[in-house]
Amino acid sequence: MARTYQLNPEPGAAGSLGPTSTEPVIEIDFRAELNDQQHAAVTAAAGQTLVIAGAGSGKTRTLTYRVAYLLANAIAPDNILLLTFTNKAAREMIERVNHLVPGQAAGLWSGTFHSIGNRLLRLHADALGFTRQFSILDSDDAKQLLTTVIDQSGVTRETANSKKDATGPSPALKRGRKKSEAGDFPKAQALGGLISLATNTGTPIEEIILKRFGYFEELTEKIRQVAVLYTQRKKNANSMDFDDLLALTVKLLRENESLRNYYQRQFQFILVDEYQDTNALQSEMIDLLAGGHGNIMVVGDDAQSIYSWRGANFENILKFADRYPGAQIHKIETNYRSVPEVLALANESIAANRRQFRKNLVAARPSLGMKPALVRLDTPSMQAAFVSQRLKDLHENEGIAWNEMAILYRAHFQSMDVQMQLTQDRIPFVITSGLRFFEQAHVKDAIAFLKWAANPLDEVSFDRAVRLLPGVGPGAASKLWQAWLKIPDAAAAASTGRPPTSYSALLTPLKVPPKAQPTWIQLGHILDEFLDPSSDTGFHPPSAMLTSVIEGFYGDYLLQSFDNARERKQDLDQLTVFSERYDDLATMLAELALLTNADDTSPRDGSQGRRKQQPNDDAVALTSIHQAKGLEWKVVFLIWLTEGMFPNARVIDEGGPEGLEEERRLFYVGVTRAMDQLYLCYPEFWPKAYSGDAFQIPSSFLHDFDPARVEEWNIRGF
DNA sequence: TTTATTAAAGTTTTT
DNA sequence: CTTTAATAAA
Repeated sequence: MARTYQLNPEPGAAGSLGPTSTEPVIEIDFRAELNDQQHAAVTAAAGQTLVIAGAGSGKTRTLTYRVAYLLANAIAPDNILLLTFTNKAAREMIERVNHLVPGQAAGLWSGTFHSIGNRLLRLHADALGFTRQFSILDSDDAKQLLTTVIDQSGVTRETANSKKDATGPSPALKRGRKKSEAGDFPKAQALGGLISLATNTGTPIEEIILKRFGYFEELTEKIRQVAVLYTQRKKNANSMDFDDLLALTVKLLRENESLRNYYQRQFQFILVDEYQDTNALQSEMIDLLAGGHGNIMVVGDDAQSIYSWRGANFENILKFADRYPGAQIHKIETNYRSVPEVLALANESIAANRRQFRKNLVAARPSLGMKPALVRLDTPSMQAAFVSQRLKDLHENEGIAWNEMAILYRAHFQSMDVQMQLTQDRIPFVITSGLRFFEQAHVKDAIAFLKWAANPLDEVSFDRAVRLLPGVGPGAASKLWQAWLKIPDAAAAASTGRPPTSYSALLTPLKVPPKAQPTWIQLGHILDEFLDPSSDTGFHPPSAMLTSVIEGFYGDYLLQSFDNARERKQDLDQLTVFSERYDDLATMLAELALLTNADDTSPRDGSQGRRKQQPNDDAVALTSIHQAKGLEWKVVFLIWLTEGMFPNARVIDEGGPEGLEEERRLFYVGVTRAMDQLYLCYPEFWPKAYSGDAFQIPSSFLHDFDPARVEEWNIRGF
């Protein structure tokens, strides 16, 4: 029995809900397919709506049905904007919407905040003094550029002198190598983090230093200088880092009234997933886009806010109703995922946190008669042996498929023992954390040439590419860059977006170290192979460009430089295959930069670097808890539940009680991934501890719940 | 002065 | 294992 609902139009935006010319035919029985709470949220009137959706309560279902509901009410797909945190979530939503309303969702805007930012910026970059071919710097690129900026700014030299007599040498300096001459100026990575936090939270740098990096206080002025130089340098290089994709989108919308109006009219309905993890910048982006009509529905769970270190502001969700007076609040509290035993443990754990919306998550599923297991183990290798053997057991005796089981941990390195054990026991697994495919050195090397071709001002890629030549280091690379910038045809290429007619003609005259001369000539010819005057862009397709680089130069370089050249070559072949999907270079490069490991189609065996068989392998998942958010498995192992590891010692040091609460939320996320079986594992002794106590104390999170909630397993040694 | 080589130390979470 | 710092060599 189908039923159609009419949305109540917002008073201020009455005219904006007009039906499209072709009335869609959508026959969904919303009432029957959703529970009461879900149904209320899905069919909520236009305006501002906060949906608090507990773990496993059908959050994705609610959002996708909401989209379908809007479509059913004659809202055109391109008037809907759906913002998510990961590409994976975005893809899953679209898939499910398409399943629900086949063919009706074409033109819907959906993606991560970063990818939507990218999309808008590609259209309007010129308004900000960039060209549309701007490059995206990943964290490694950004770090590289920041390092150069720090070096060239001279801040480190002055620091060394002024610092010397200020404080006596600390005892820590006695051990290890000689005292560093650079003084205490932060390294690129630390500085990058600091600047990023300032950007994402919309806080001035000096305030961030005071609050979080007190030990840099004396350097505040210099840090600010460097930050300014960094921004300048990015602009000169026509490059944006990840934060810029948000910050510059916000800037664009804030400063450009007509554009703002245009997009406010376009995005009549805005839906936001994982709202608890938005930061100041992202919430401003939402506000700017929604300003005109205010039709926003945000969905989230305050208990699962785990990204404060990236500037996420948990207050956004707690104070949503204050920000938007008159907002409706819906709660969805039925958990369809976990057995009652798991849910009870989760509920008791999270109750130890003070700041939260009180929720009453109720299990919909019946008990299977098994309590979560609390497993004490002697050592990490025993932990690995236990996990591995138990996986095998469950697979062989209980018929549980490999891909219905997962091992979750706080930090990558905690998975090393398990990886080795699984490899030994021939249990198939995929890792979705650690170094990303596209962040590996050889992949980035090969792509650097294409990035530079697409954006001739891309200093970072130029630098990377040129340093691959023998005898070219930082010094020579920097000189070459200056020389390159002075070539009129190069500048022309940068401003028109069309490549020069010949690279070799421009490059050959430049002075390079004698050792590099032959390769330099060769490089010019390889770049010439990129060119296709008859095509729209002036380039051959990306895959052909990649082949030129690999066949003409980089393949040989691999053989000379790496002992595992063959495996790396395979990666590049894979990359070439991947690139065949694209005929537009800029599109491909942008997507590469924004793809993460979770989206990677080529899982690898982390310990050996060997390639696994197929993308959708039947394999056990190894992932950080952060990346596990939104996913579920029948069987979940949480490993390394020891004090200092989880909760992480550094987080407590820096974040205090709030840091501890966030760690607890992370634990909660981990626990609530489990559908049927949950194993809480901790090793008692760590033989290889770098320093401090090798004896491990069980995580305090294991004391948050009633001991009767778990069953203790005694593990017998070999 | 710049690059190549070698030794040592340090590991959170991600778009 | 990967990054970084110190040292040797060009």
